[in-house]
Amino acid sequence: MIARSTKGNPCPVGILMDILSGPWTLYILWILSTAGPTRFGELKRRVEGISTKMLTERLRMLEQEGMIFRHYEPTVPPQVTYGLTERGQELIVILDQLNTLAERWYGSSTPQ
Amino acid sequence: MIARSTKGNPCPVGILMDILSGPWTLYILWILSTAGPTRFGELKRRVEGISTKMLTERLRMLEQEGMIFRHYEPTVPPQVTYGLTERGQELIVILDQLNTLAERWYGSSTPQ
DNA sequence: CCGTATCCTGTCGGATACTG
DNA sequence: CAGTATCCGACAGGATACGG
Repeated sequence: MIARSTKGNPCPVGILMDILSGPWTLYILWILSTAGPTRFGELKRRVEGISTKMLTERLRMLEQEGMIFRHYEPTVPPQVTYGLTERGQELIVILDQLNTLAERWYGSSTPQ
Repeated sequence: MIARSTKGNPCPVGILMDILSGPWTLYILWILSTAGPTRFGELKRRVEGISTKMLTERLRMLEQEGMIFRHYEPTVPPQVTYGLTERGQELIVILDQLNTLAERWYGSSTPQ
C-alpha cells in the first residue's frame, strides 16, 4: 500500500495510520471489537455496502499486519472466522480514547 | 471529503480518522507539533515532496476542522503562519500514544 | 460459503503556469 | 511570499461473473 499519511516518510505513527486509514478498515475493526470473532458472511452483512473485493482485501491486509486472525474450518461448506489479535485489542484501547475525544467534538452517535 | 474510514457511517472516531487519514495530514500536524507555528514556505520545505496544491488543501481542511489556526500578516510580502490550536494539541496527545504503540511494533525511527 | 479474476469508471492528486 | 487555476494520467475500488 502507498504511505498516505506521511507519503513514505518512516514515521511509526504514519505507518500505523496508513494501515488504519484505508477504507472500511476502522469499521471492520470496530465490529470485531464489539461483536467478537465473526464469520466472513456475517461481516459482509454488518459492514453495510462493502464489496466482496474490498472486504477480503481489508481482511488480508489486517491479518498481514497482525491486527486480526483468520481461522479456517475445513467443513462443508467451509467456515472462516475473523477476530482481533492481542495487537488488535491493544489498538482498540487507544482508538477508544480517540473516540472519546471525537465524541466530545462531534457528538456521540453509536454505530449500530 | 468522502468518509473513507467508515464510508459515511456516523461514528465519531470515523469522522476523526477521515480527517487525519488524508495524505500528508499527519505529517503536517507532526511538524507543527514539534516545530511550533510555521510559515507556509517553511512548511512546504519541511514536508518534503508535497505539492503547493496539496499543502494548501490540507491546511484549509485542518483549519476548518479546528485543528490548526491561520495567522495572516498583511506585510509586503505577506506572512502567513500556521500552528496547532488547543484542539490540535489535544489530538497530538493521543497521537503520541498511538506513536508509542507504533514504535514498539515497527521500531523507533524519528522523522527529521 | 468464501472467496478470486476481470473489467471499467471516477477521482485523487501531481505538474505546470499564473496572480495580488 | 502565499497562494489559485487548469489540465491530465494513474489507480483505487465498484460491479459482475466465476471457482473450490
